[in-house]
Amino acid sequence: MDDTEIADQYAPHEVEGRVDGFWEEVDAYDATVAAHTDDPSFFFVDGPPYTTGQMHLGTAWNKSLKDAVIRYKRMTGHNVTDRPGYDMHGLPIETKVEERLDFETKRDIEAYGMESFIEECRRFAEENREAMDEDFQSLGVWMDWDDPYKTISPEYMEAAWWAFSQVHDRGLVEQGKRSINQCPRCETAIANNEVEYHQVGKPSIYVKFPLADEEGSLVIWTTTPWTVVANTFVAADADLTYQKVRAERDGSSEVLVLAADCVEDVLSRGRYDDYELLDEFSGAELAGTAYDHPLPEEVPDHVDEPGTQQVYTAEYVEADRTGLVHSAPGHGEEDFERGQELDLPVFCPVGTDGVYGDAAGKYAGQFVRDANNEIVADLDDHGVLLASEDGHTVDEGQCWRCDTDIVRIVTDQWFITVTEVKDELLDNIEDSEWHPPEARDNRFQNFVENAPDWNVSRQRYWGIPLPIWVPSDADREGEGSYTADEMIVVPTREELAERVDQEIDPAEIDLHRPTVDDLTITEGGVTYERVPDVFDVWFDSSVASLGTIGYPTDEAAFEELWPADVILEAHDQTRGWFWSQLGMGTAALGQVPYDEVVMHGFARLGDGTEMSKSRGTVITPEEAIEEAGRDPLRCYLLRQEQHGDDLRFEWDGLEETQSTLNILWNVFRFPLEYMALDGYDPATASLDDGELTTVDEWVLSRLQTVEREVAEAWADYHVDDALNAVLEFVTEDVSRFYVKATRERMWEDADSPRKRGAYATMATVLNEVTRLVAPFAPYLAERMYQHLDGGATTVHALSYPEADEDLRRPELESDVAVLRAAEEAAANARQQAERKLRWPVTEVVVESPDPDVRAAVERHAALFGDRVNSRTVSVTDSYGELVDVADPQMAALGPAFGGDAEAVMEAVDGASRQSLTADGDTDQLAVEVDGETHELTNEMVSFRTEAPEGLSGTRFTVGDADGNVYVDTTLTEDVESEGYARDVVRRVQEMRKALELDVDEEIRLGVEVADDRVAGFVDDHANYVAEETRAAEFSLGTLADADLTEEWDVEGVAVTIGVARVAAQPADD
RNA sequence: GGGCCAAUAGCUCAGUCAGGUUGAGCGCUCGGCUGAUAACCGGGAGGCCUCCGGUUCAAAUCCGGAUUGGCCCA
Repeated sequence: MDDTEIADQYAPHEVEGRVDGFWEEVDAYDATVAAHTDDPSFFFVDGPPYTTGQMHLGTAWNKSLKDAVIRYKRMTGHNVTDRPGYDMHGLPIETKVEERLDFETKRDIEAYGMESFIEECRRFAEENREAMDEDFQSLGVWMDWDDPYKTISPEYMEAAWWAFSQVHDRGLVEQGKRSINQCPRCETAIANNEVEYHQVGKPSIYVKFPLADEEGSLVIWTTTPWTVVANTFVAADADLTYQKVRAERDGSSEVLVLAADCVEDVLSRGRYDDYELLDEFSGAELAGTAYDHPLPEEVPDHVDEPGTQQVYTAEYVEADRTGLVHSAPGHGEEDFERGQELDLPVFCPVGTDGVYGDAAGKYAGQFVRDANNEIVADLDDHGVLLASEDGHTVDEGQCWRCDTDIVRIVTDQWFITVTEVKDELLDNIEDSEWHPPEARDNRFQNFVENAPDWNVSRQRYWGIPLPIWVPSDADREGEGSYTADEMIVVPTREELAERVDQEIDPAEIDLHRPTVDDLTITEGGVTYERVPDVFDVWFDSSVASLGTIGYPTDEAAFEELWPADVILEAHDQTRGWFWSQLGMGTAALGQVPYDEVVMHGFARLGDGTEMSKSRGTVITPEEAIEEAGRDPLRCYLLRQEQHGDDLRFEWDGLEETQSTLNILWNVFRFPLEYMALDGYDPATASLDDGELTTVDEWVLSRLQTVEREVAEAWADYHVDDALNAVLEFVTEDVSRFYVKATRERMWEDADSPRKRGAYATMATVLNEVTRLVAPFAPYLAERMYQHLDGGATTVHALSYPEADEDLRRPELESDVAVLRAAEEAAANARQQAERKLRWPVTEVVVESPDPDVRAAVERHAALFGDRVNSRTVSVTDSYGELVDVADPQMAALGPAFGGDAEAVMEAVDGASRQSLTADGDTDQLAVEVDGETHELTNEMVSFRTEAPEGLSGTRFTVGDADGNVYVDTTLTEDVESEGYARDVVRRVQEMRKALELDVDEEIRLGVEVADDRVAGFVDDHANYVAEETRAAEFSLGTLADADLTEEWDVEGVAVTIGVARVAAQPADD
């Protein structure tokens, strides 16, 4: 036990600073890990945060939750894998470094030198990681900070290579064209979830595509004129009705084809005067109609193969705008997919930088969006522009890092064809348990069902290079995309060293670009070169369960641990890491790599909106820690729902949690002074030493019940329920009931079995609460433990408390629940009678029809009498002339009376039995509503007993039972006398406190009372007053040499009290 | 534009699955307690249960639609 002073108030910063130093001094983390090395393993995998360099409130929540789970698993006997991870590759870091170096395009990187650029990226990522290491540790997160897994380490990158080669072995790696989001600045494909949307104004044009074989035009609408260059077909909805109309304008006319529902709108936009219906047909009938490209001269190389430039049906068409959709498989995703189904050519005249190539004819060399105006003008010149409007805004995608608007183009990419194993993916979903389960069955399932093939390639630098080698151009015989047979996919560094033409050391090689770029493989007379792409950063983290345990290097760990027991992340990871791991696990190993998923929410502002850097509304964990402390922040975050719901951050809520912990602190320090005075060591407390009273047994029983609840909550990862159960026990049961009931015993002068029983109980409760709360508030728990006990190096190496069934007294718990309800009612009744608790009352009567309630009060009448400060307690099933009061039963009334049920209910509610049996027929109940009499059955009304008017009682309920409490506040001399005496004692105590006297320090006391009758009362209780106030001398009258004299008003009587210290005796020894 | 989630007291949330007179904590206010004391306990005020429809004798609850906020996806 340390003998440091326990502050009057819980001061988180003081506690946390001290404990931090202590942990370092004794190597508490290592000791905790060491204590569990022989336990069964528990494989936790940390979802690696991206190394942005900053922890935000959401990450703080996430890591607090993980830390609590890890600590709990250790305390319940597990050897926990606790390697933290960091996601350190990717475009975000590249663009940050580009900004630092003031780069504009990829060419700047090439000029600077890829190797130097990658070195810069590495340095930047490491700096950020170190900053985040510190942030997480500042929350008290105990993970293996000396050995985090990093996605940029050779071992980790090798895990990615190995997994990818497994995927290839299963035939799920494919090169192919896909419509992708291209950032024209970064010159790479970016993932869908990396696209951010913002509102932009776009052109809105209606274009007439001239029919090839007859008079007239198809009318299409688009917001991307630049894609018209690559137009290949027009899509119609098979079931939609289309019309051919002759439209009149300024005396001339023309024939237009479009959806029937759109005719009026489009013609008014084109300022036509009138029109005539020529024909009507379905989209299916329209299919096959041929038309001419609207810009034949400008784009001489436009698509013109057989089968193109005609109408096809497609799912993506809506009866909106014109009902006909201009489709370019070289750009849009849906267009591309439909084009593939129809076996149409893919024409994309746009380069990776968003600039038209030669195939775009007249527009070659222009950035696509810059060409919009010219294209619109050219369409107008050809007379095919029906309307062009401004002010149309849409959500346009932009690159998440550099904010450049994306373009949709079709390029060669590398894919994992997860669509081929979709059934397996859906099967594997079933093998994991989610908290909450709905997230898996709705959102996740839904996403997986619709997931497209996974594009894993990026045309960038800072990433894991694709381990794919393909025949060099000179050696290649086929054309088009590479087939699986042509690819060599290298799984490990060892195999790389064996197969490449160059000499490399597998132990030394860094797998990053450009090192691997120059390596070639020559086999069977064919030279293979590496595909220059790197993996999408989402691919990196998909192998985290392998990277965490160093697979494939460490096979033993894999055999023992894999798959992960649990992962815990926010709901955005449903389509992120939860998915990528499922996809990778399934494609590479045929299995989902995690058993359980805890999906928590996002941290938001109090109004539920996002914290926004640009609006300056971000609340940082640092601020919160500064304001309230680490443990309070952790507990605040962990007290909220942990399964899916978002958290609304409120400063008041954080403060509230701090004051809840302050109650724990007060409970903790309450017995310390008394124990110290008596030389009682809580570390060696035993419940067998001393006498346990009812409240001791009760609080010990409650403790066991709470431990059961806590264990159940943890079993389902209801971490919030576990924490709240502990804190509620501390505030409700220990602080509000037990301490209040035990105070007098602690204050007793002499040692006694009863006092030792209280000490032992309190020490037991504190010891176990300390361990119960340790996973949540690790600092506070350590501070308490080291002060109370300190036998072990750290509280975190101890076992989590388990319920001891021998100490459970369910009957006692329900008895006390009754007492507390009755006590509350008594307090209420006193208040109504304006009689404060300090003054005794002559009698308290508890009346209840429920025998269990009466028995409970009878069993504990003395305790109850103490708490309500009553001379006597009596229990009865009927007090005075009780009346039966009706309680309407809607379940019976509703069906019987239908629309009148509400009115009947109101008439019945609170009515006496007598008034419901007006006819004098005691069996037949009836009630009158609006002059109409309704007969009632016994099922429709239940009766409870209440005091008749005039007799004041207060009703209480406990569970299904109820009762009334009556307080007799008749004043007797005896009552008054004790009341005044207690009032005096109370004042003296306050003065002792003001004089800062030690608890056991004696005083001399003089009390002068202005009223003779009251003076007599005080004198009658002279012994009581002297004993309670530790007065060695007590006299009625003034004390001339008092250290403190004060005049008080006690119930309207002036009382002057003088308190003098008793001079310190010279020490005997 | 689509899928999913949320909306109940000034604030944070239960209650919604299994329809039957809306609850807790905090805050406010009035009172009580008092050697845990910047702690603790009790009473009270405070609700068109987001809105509009539907089902039903009866809807915070079930169904449909809308609004607002959020996540994910286009």
